[in-house]
Amino acid sequence: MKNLQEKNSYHHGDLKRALLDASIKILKEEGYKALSLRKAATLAGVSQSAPYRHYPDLESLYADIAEEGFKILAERQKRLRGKYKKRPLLLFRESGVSYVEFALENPDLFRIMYGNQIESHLKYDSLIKTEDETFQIIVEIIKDCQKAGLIPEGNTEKAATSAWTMAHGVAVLLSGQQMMFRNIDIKQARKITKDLIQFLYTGLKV
Amino acid sequence: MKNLQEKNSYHHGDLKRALLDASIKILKEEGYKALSLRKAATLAGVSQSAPYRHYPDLESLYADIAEEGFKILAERQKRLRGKYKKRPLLLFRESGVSYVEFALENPDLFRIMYGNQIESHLKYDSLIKTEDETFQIIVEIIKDCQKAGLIPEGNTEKAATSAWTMAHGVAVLLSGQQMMFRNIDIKQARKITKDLIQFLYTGLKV
DNA sequence: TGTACATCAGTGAACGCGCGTTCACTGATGTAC
DNA sequence: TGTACATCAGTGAACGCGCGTTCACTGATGTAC
Repeated sequence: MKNLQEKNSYHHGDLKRALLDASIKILKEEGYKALSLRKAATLAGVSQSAPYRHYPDLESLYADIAEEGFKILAERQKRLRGKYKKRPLLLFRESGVSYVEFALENPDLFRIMYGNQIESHLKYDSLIKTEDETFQIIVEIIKDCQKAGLIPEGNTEKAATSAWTMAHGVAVLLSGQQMMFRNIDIKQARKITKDLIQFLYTGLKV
Repeated sequence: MKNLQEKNSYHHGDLKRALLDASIKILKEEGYKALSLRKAATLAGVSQSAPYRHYPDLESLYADIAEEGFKILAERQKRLRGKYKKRPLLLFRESGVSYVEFALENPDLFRIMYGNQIESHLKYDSLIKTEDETFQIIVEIIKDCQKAGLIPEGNTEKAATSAWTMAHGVAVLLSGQQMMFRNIDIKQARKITKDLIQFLYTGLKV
């Protein structure tokens, strides 16, 4: 195996990983509009055409970046589930808050994950698999709540879908600073998210 | 006043309107990636530089398109409120369904409205005003429900925000065919939306 | 009513830009004998 | 252990593309007298 850290020769060693890291850095620092194959290649220290050894086109790089995003998101949710194992209702709420925080901390990565830079996610098996695994964690959290008697048994997927959808709506509108959510800072964002998740839990009706 | 219909001379008459219509047509037929100032100008039958008499730059055209989108959306919601005046709960649900249908019927227009082609909506007073007026219709619908004793009095804006956010989450995920909503047709979409709005109304809890 | 002229709303050529992608190439690596 | 050679993973020049935007211009319109 090559030394991935200090490799400085003609062959890179792990260019795929380096391109992914470079892309995420560009998204963080310059935004999604600035991301291009050429820029990612340059930042990874290779020529503009090197990425074509690893990706057939730009879109497949996007798909890999999106997948990386879902992996990071899943990791967060898993950690949270470990932390609040004993308090399912808090877990339920904090998982929504964490979703929104992820979107606010990585708005451009979030955009690659959900924007339509990628024509159809279905073309990328590995991405689909990671997305499903990420969703499954929310399903598990709902199950935790059901076992604790907080949410009625049955309809687990539906409940998980409603939670995900609400959190996603908040995330999208907040990170775009749109409509009801103009000029909201991160602290207010937490509060708003908690409130909306609470609304979904208790319901709007009298 | 000039004849706007058959004007065929050097001066167009209402180029702003024509550019808007052309843009919306491009969005419908070729998608948001295909929209450009040049293309809109060509489709409106003028030279590529003519739009600059009406818009300082591309973004301000986007802002106008987004505003047009919100106007269409607001019109839909208003009509619906007239139609279901006497049945507030149905109105509440159908207004969510209508929001989602709008997004599914005009996915690329929806993207201009909510995507971040526009750096900050706050730069466009008229857009902000139209957005607020659109949101206000949902507030009125919640008030209708409150008057009918279906939703507790108070927190009207919060309740409207939660409804908008949920509908928006559904709209975004469905129109992008993402996560739980892959390969969903329009009929299923209606059903799913109804269910999720219902979830928000009754709540998840036992 | 007719004329001079300012203003308004177009034209079209030109600019530079960064991009995705291709291609013939070359240097480094791994393997068979 | 040494050598020949296939393969792998880079290079860098080049292509064409559509785009936003600018600029000097010109034709049409509206207005003052």
